[in-house]
Amino acid sequence: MAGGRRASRHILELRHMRYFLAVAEELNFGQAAEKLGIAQPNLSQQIKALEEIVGATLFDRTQRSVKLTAAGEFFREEARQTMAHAGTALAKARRAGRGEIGHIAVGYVGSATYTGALITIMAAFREEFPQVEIDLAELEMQEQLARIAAGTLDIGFVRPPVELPLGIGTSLILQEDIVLAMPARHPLAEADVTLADLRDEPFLTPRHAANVSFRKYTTQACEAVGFTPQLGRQAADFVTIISMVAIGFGVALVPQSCQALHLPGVRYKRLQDVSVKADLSLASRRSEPSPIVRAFLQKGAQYRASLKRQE
Amino acid sequence: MAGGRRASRHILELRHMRYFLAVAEELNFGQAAEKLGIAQPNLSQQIKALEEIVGATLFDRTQRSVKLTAAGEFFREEARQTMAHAGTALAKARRAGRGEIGHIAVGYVGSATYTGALITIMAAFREEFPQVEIDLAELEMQEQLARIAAGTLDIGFVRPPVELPLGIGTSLILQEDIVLAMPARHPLAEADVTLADLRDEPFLTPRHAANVSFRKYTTQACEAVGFTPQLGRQAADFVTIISMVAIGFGVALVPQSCQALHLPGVRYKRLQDVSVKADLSLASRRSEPSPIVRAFLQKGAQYRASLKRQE
DNA sequence: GGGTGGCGATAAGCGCCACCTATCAACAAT
DNA sequence: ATTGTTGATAGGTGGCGCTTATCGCCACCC
Repeated sequence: MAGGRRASRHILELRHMRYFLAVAEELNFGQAAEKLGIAQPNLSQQIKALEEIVGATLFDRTQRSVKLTAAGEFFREEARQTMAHAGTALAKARRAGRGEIGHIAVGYVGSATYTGALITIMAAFREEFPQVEIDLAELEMQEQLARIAAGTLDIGFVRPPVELPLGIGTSLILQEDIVLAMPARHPLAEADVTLADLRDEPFLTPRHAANVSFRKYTTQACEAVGFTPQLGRQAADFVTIISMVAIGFGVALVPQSCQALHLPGVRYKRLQDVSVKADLSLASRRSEPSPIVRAFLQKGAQYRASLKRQE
Repeated sequence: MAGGRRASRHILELRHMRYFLAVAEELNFGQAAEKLGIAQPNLSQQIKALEEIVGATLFDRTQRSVKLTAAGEFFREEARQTMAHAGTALAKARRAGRGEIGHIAVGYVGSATYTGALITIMAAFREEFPQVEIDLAELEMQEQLARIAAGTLDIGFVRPPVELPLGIGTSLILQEDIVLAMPARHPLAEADVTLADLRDEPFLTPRHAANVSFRKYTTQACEAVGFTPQLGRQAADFVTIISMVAIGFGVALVPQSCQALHLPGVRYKRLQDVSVKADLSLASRRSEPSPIVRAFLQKGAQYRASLKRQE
């Protein structure tokens, strides 16, 4: 009954606010129109439409001067904030679209640390995209693959070969030589040894299925020189494996970067008759449209390219 | 050179955000379109236009499901806030337009307090418009009129008649009887007196020009019974005037509501031969489009109407 | 496998409204 | 009176936001 507000068929748009703010600033329709790049009559009409939408006059036009009403003052403040928000909406979405902000979860196998690849790639990524929040976690390879498939992880530093879940792919970033870790007090510790000399030693490997990563490398390398290795204990990571070597549980083929682990009682040896190389790769969802993940993968590719140039 | 963002000729509007939020909520173009009351193809086009404006895809349409991209997530949050702000912009301006929020500055002459009109009107206004901030100040009448003209005061409780500055008008809210204040130890203090009996007494009045307010009432009443009053001291307010009566400086014609001032040594008397009434009015700018001031004036009119009903 | 139903994208056309130019009306300044 | 500057009004046009009709794609289902 009492209400009866004229139901303007128009709907509030940002255009109205842009125009309103221009007039509120200039306090002059003509100049405001010029600043907006439109004709003055249109501006008059749009402001009128806005006033119908609001249901209150926003400007006092006293024929020689334009000034804000009380309602206009309130609207001005809110309109300003609205426009600001609209602007940041655009800016944030654009930056996110270019991968400059957002979030990425990265996992890595422990041995990735020693290669330098992890540190180098992460540093390069952080430098270009400082606004991107990075979740970093050391995880076993299978755990990484499961999480990538589940969507809780974006990137994994893994050591192929390994059977990949559907929709997940890898890209190589590093190949490194494989060296032998053997106990220092082993009879052959001071001699020139070949892999063939070690046919009776137990070989320690990561805890994996037969055809995966260093379990595969180990059998592959041994069979290449004519014997099937006797598998010893298995462990989750190379630190443990090399520790077990030091204790005397056997020998192990490890990535050469693991030589950075200077454990007492361990001797590393480059073997002439081992030509297998160890891979380090980035795993990620194949159907990954996120520009931020793409950017990370690109950093990995750049790292690989920089290595090739050095050769 | 490197930039090359496709300069979409479209401009961001609230419409895009409304549509986007609907799709982001439903995750289904068809249902979102229905909720918006538009056809689905248009929605597809508008979202596409929005994505061109933003310069990034906001939804992953995988043929069977729609979900937000990272950029979409960011945009969603900002768009929500933008819409919220736009809503409050409308709401605030509307309420201001109806006078429900804002600010009003009210002045009053001291004697307005005793009538009850000031308190009653202020209370009624506050109850209906609790959000309106009220500046209240006791001011002499001339000061009020000057400030109203200058725009620093919106409403004044004044006692006409008085010469009004250009563009300022008054509306009556109260008429009250005039009574005599005389010293208690005056020879006639205990007798039945008429105004005519007091022709030799000095009459104390407020400090005004000749034709203003109680200076006018006083001369008018006296001349009505056949003499020209001898004017005594003048003071700024009735408290002072009545105090001076108590001291014995003379007598005074005062509004009957001033009887609330029970000063020792003063006797109030209703005089049969005084028919002049004292006005109390609201002064305000005539060309006052502010709905909040109009609402206040209306409260004044209602108060006057309620008095008339009681008669 | 072909059918069916639900999805979003595309095609083509229509009508409104945001824009334009031209002009008016009101006031100030000279 | 004249002129300049202001915002409002009149009338016309083109773009775009809307529509309906249709397609292409996938999942599901006898």
